[in-house]
Amino acid sequence: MKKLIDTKRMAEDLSDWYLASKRNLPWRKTRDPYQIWVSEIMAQQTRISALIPYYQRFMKKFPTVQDLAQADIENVLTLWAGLGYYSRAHNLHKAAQTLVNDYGGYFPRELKNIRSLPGIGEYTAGAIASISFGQREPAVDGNVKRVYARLMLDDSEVASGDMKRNATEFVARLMPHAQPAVLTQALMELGALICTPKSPDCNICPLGENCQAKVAGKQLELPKKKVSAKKREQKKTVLLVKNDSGDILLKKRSEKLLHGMYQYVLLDGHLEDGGCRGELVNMGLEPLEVNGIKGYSHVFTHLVWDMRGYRCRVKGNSLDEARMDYRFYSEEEKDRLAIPTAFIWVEKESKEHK
DNA sequence: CATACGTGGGT
DNA sequence: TACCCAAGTAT
Repeated sequence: MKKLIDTKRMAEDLSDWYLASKRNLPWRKTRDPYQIWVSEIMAQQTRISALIPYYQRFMKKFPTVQDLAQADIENVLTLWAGLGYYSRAHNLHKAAQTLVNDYGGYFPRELKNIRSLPGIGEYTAGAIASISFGQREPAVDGNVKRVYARLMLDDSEVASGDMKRNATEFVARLMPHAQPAVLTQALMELGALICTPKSPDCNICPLGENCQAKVAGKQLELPKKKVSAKKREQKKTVLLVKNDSGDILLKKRSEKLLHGMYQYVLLDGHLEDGGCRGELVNMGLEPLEVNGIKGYSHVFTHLVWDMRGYRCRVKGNSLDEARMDYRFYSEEEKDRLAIPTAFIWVEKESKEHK
């Protein structure tokens, strides 16, 4: 038997707290579904402080869904470079085209239709429906699960289906007693500002007296999480290759990882000078200089690239037919390309070693 | 249900 | 240093 809670009182306390304490974020001045949507996509697995400058640049460059739909994906990715999870940018762009082509440029209001757009899952669909359209649709993210798990002392594993179901049901019970737009954001704001993972400030929590974890002193034990798998490490060699004109050899990635982003010459394993020269010859180029530079380790969510670096000067511009995925770009062209953070060190270290 | 998918900041 | 974590989604 679950402990009875006063959901009406809880929803009201939460709303009052939110309206008095919410942060002044750029997307909180509007209910325009396009702006709410973009903010939600950017916020996925990303700290608010990191996304704000991206959001502002994005809105300036693509003020409407039509602007985004008509944009070249290259420009969207260039703007997104550094934010990570680049499938978000691909999906955002695709979905904008769907909105323009199939929905007359307007966001659909039906949850099912919102959910069907690429990049929009259950959470984001609920967030848009509630925040933008005022519908009573729960939006359950990591914050909401944490707040719920502590309030109700639910020790389900945070990634489990049980936790998602239970948290969703909990939010659904609060929904009738507050404005949906306020409630959705209030739950997340509470998780972000007070009911934080490592140091919850229970003394000033608006729901403190209703929190079973606080009563039991188990705030820091909830929600329960599985130990994460160890990242696998891959050895790589990166070549900053320039020709006589100072053009730089780059490739647009077709792999799923960093898809559509540009990279310098990237080789498997740790190569010595000779190995690098061999690779350049294989590509149809004539290596004139190959100098080692400081390497870098780049940590992704699930793997680590242990990268060694070289600065290379070559003769020739025509690549072997098998390596036409690489191409020389002028400095000005390169500056407009989407280069992910994993490779940002390369040019910097190259200059250090001159 | 587990895993792939980025990055930067906090401890 | 190493690990955790932050408004998830797709497969």
